[in-house]
Amino acid sequence: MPELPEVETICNAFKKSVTNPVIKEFKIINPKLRWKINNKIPSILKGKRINNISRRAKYIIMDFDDGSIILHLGMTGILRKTSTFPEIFKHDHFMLKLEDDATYIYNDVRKFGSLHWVYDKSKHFLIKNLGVEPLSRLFSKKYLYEKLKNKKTQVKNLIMNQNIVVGIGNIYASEALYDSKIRPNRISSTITISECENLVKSIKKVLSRSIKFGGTSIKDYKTLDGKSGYFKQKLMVYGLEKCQCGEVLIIVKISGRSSFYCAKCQK
DNA sequence: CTGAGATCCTGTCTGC
DNA sequence: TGCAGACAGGATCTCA
Repeated sequence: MPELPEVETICNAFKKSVTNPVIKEFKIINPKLRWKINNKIPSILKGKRINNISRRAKYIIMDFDDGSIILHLGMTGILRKTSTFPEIFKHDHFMLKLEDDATYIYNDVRKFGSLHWVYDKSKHFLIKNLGVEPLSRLFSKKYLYEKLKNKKTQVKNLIMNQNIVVGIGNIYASEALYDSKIRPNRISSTITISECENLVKSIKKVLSRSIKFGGTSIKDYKTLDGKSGYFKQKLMVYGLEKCQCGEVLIIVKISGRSSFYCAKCQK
């Protein structure tokens, strides 16, 4: 479900809403996720203080004195803030209650999300091989070109590869490629240095614009208070039938996932 | 090592 | 209505 802008939006809202960061109770409702939730987490977290909440790639990370919680929302993960005596719904997986009774519940229909407790997050298998943040200076034309130039995979696959650059999923891959006038099925090694420069610029532009509008809500995505994001209205190709130029958009499957492009605007 | 397809899971929509 | 099949914002695993 959520790509970088959605996770960023949720993470910021979560961080902002925490007033007393000490954990009163952590309760597992249904441990079955992408990986089973460790049943020691409730006792590990009880009484601990959250020092920081941040985003890395599509993960939300809570830091404590002696370790971290790593949360991934998968395709359908939703974090909701709720009342002191919350109603539990179908597909709820865990509840986090803070000292001031602020309560957060994680719901995930498809169970592709995950929750891990780690003592050293930098060494954790989910984190250690992640690529650069797309909105950082590390993500440059030079960096991407080095990654692209010898690869045979289609360029959309490459920019969605979290070991190269993080946070880009199926929507923003199509959007960024449209913005940079590159077809998603181009072989990576055929991308020129100037196209690469445009692609880097487009990725940064599309992601930061979406963050500004609170992310893209197509189906499941909601931020903490149940509200949708507004970037859907700004999409140029994903889920649409026609390009701005009037041409009918083409849908191709790339590694099994729908990819939208305009044959007239993208080369 | 690289790259592509299968896979985990549930809900929704389309076509017969 | 019923039912099969396709599809959904992710990413790991498996195999050629």
